[in-house]
Amino acid sequence: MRLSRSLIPTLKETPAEAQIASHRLMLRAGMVRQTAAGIYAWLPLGLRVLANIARITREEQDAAGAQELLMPTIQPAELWRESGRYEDYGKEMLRIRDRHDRELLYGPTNEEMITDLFRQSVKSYRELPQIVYHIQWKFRDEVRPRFGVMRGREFLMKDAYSFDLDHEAAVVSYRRMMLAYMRTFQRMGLKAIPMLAESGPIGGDLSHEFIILAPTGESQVFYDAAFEDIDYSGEFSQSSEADLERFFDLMTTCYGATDDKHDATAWERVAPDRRREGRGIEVGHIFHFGTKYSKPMGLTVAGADGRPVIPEMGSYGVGVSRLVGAVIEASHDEAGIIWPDSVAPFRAAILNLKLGDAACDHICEQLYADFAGQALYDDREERAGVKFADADLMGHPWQVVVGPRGAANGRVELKRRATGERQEVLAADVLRLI
RNA sequence: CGGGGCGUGGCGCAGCCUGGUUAGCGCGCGUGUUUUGGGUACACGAGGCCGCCGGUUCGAAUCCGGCCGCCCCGACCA
Repeated sequence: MRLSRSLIPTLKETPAEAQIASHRLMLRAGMVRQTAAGIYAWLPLGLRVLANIARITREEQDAAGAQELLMPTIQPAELWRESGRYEDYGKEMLRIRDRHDRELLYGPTNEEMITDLFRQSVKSYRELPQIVYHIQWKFRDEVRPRFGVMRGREFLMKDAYSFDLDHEAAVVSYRRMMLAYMRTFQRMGLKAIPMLAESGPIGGDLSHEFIILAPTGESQVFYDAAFEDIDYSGEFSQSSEADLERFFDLMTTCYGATDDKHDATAWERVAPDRRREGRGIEVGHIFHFGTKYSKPMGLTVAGADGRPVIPEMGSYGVGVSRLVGAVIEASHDEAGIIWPDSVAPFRAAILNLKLGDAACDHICEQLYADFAGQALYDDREERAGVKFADADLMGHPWQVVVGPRGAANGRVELKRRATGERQEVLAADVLRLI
């Protein structure tokens, strides 16, 4: 992408409404613009990050054996009357009427809809277990939206739903998702900790929320340092129930709690040198709720003996758009965002410090082509300082600085955003080095 | 939903209390010169229904009323 032709309106000053770091930086870096309270337009730079986060989430869902589908944002009120939640959900639910005066709603979640889909199509125990998910926009009419994209009314969420024949199988699905979640967050450069949670309006008897550590998080958290040493990547396999059980035990025996659920007695039992406190942001939540929806909505499948069985369900959410803010909260400095490589909108920014200089132009164009879409080329008629400042603000993992001094000898400067380290290298070596 | 605050060019703000020429400043934007590796300097210039509606007044950004929008604290939350 050429910056001179991009809708990436960076700001030198912070808009008055932005309080926390991620909101400020997302606005300043030109990632999003607010359209209404808690509703944002995602501009090109922000959208690329959102897409990366969705991609990683999707890859781990797929790896856990979940299947992707896509359900609508608008749902008929009728479905929610069946589960009893149309009345229960309250003012957070955005209710709409169409021209025929039929009652609709903008979905805050999809348990009813997926249960409806399953009862229409799944008839036999042989078809279970299944986990399906989608990544879709949701709307919850929060009383007080804030923190930019971290607490918007409209938000992008990955929600998965599991269907199992009995409780034991449902627990396996639950563990599967827990492993998928830990890997998902880890790949985004985040340290997440599963904490026992209330199940809230979704309902259920087993629930964990995933808290990532960030200095500006909303709640105080307490956890056992043992969490920091667990390796999620290779050691556990999604295809081994024994692995999943071992993983689950490991995750749930260590102490972890948010301040409102903090248990001082249990905390005392954690070895003093392993006690950790910090700030946290909730980025995911998983629930097992049995037959809370399948039963009232009449979802049954034929069991092996021909008799109907009511499947046990669970649901699993990841706040995709919230994660964009969360990653920034966890990774930024005075100058701007510091993207982890995995979610960065571009691998690198190419800074042409002297547009019109034959050597600079040539090297930049060559690099830009070689990066094949993975670089943002700052080809604006701007001073060097402006380009440096914007590159730092946007947080590209690498900056390739092309100035007339080095360019004459085919050399450029490579800067690593996270550490600030710079090295002078041959332009031809750049792609190999990063 | 309770409490507080704010709406003035794209952004940040002043002006309002004590109504009165063409509504200011910084940044940004355009043109030119200058500068040329960390938001350069100078000059000229473009850009504003002063959130909306109504009222008071000879006269309203300024006073009064209503409405709308946005932000902050709390309660709530992926």
